[in-house]
Amino acid sequence: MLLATIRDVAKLAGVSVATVSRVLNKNGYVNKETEQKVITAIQQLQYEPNAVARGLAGKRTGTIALILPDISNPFFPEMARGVEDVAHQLGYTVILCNSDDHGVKERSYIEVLKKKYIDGIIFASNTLDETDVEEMQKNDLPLVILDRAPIQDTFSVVRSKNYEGAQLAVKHLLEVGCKRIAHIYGPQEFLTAKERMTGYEDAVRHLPWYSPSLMVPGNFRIDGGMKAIEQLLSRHPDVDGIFAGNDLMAVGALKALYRLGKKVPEEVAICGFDGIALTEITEPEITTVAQPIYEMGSLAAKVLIEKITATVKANPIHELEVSLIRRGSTKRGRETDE
Amino acid sequence: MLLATIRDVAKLAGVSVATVSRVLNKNGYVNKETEQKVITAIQQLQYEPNAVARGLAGKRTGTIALILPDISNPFFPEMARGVEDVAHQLGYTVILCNSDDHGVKERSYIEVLKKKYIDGIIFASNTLDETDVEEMQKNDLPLVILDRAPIQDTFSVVRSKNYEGAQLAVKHLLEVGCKRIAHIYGPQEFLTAKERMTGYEDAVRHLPWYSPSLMVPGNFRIDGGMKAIEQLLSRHPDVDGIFAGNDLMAVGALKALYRLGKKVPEEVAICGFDGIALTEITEPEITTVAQPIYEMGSLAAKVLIEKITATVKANPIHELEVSLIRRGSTKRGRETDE
DNA sequence: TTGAAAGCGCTAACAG
DNA sequence: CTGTTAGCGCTTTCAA
Repeated sequence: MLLATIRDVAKLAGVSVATVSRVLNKNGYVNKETEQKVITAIQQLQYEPNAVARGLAGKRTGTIALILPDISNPFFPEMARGVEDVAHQLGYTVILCNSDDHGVKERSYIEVLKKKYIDGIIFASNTLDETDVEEMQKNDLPLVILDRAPIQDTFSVVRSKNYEGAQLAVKHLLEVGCKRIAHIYGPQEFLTAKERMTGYEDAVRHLPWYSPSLMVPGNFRIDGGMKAIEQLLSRHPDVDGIFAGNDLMAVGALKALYRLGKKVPEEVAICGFDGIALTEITEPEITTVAQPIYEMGSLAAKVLIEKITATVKANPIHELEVSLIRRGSTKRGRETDE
Repeated sequence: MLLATIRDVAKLAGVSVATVSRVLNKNGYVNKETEQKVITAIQQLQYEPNAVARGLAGKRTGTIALILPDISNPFFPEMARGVEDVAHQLGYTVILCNSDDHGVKERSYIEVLKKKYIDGIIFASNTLDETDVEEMQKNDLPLVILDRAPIQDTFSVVRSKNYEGAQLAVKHLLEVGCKRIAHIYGPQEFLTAKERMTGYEDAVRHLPWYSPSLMVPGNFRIDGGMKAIEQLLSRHPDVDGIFAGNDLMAVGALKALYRLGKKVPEEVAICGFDGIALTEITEPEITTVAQPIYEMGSLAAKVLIEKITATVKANPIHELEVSLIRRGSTKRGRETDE
């Protein structure tokens, strides 16, 4: 048996399809009694409107896309979950795209997505440039971008306070008694990496021990954190505090330090950034500046769907707070506040 | 400017829409020259076929769904990546659904997905029952299921060798000198948990030290592994080997053991199951029976898309090999093979 | 308040 | 080998 169509419902209810459509979409005037007849017919036939036909006719598919670098990077699953949760709650479905931060791949996704009449896109990817954004704008595809500077007011942005967070990290390391704090920074094409680095610099620049060579590059991954430690310790064997640009590198730092026989936190304290779950499984657990990752995702979805349904398009910037989570990797018994 | 339609192309090329459709879909006969004219017109107009219209007319949307319990469970991102990679490669788009292993939620997703004319579904969720499967079958929605017993030949299954893997784990623990091996088992409603437990039982049942009380329940999560260790050690303080039903519980076990001051691997060796990345970030790193998680995902996608495009529907069962990855958590210097 | 009818853009007989 | 045409199932004017 084929699925019932709007026409079947109309026939059974003795009305026109237009009327059925009206009760379905709750728009236009419908007599209460007529409405009731339609509703009854819908139930009898177990009618379910066909979303594809709706999409064709109405240009709305109830589908959004989430483009991120790589879902298997531990930072993104939680964010994706945030996106999907509110999307589902609001009746939307989400398409997942892994861009690998590769512009070409990203654009190929966008092509496909446009053809599918997707209602909007959330970008948690880094390769999107001005041209792409304009392209989207032209097709007036609602857009929410994560971790971007609000250069234009043509799209919405969700981000968190990287600069402030970095300062928080340094301040904490100083408080637990660190006398020489290094920073492992992430790839500078990422705004987040840059902001965290600036936060670090501004926090330590005036201190007597500061030297630019205390900043070593990392790649935002575990192996990058490990390599950075080797490099760093050969330059500055006396480093006693590490502020890693993200948690993955903090994990790598911890691993490398362990292998070099350096005690954490006694000899070297470590503080990461992001607040991913991984920081709780190491021993010691890693102190980190936590972003509200899930909220970033759920907020992005909320903002996007608002843009989709709203008549007037605003492009707000949402800057979320970060918070320091103190754990074993900086616990030196110097503080008593816990 | 509005996007070009197939009609625009037809007009410009001086042919009918049917012909354009034929070259677009590469089916039916088209004269080489005619084809060339059409292709030229397509390029001139930068024509892109509208996927939604195609879906409505042809019942094929080029979209599949992946229903899993929770993308933020570290087991699933890699699998999702596997699915998405081959889907994208084959021109499909994937919708992500988090079921939380909740039947109601799962079914509500399925409803929505059907309305969207999705081409097929991959289930990595545990709550799907017979009724649901039949329901799918009725709508002849292609289906691939992960980690299921092949009860019926009405759907394809991708799974891995849990029983054998468990035996591998026990054997390894024995080889490194364990004299009393316990098992933390997962929720018995999961086939994987059951199979691994049976594998353990069959491997140790005949050994002199064996007792059923060496099996303690866990929940497949970190905290479950921790609690299990407490329970276990109060019952059997002399346990010197742990086979955890999955890696997350192995991580929990490691953590609990550390807190209790038990040395891993010297006093207690640990072996997990799954092969997720987490096992490499702890110290010591955790020995585990690795499933080819990415391949499970990519294979599932491949199989699903074959079912979608194939005319004859086979329902193969794919059982993938597992492999032991030896790491620090079982390194007792008793073996020399590395 | 309601209905008729014209699409949305494409596919797939069917006829030639 | 190619064109005509009838849908796919719904939304949305425009009239009534």
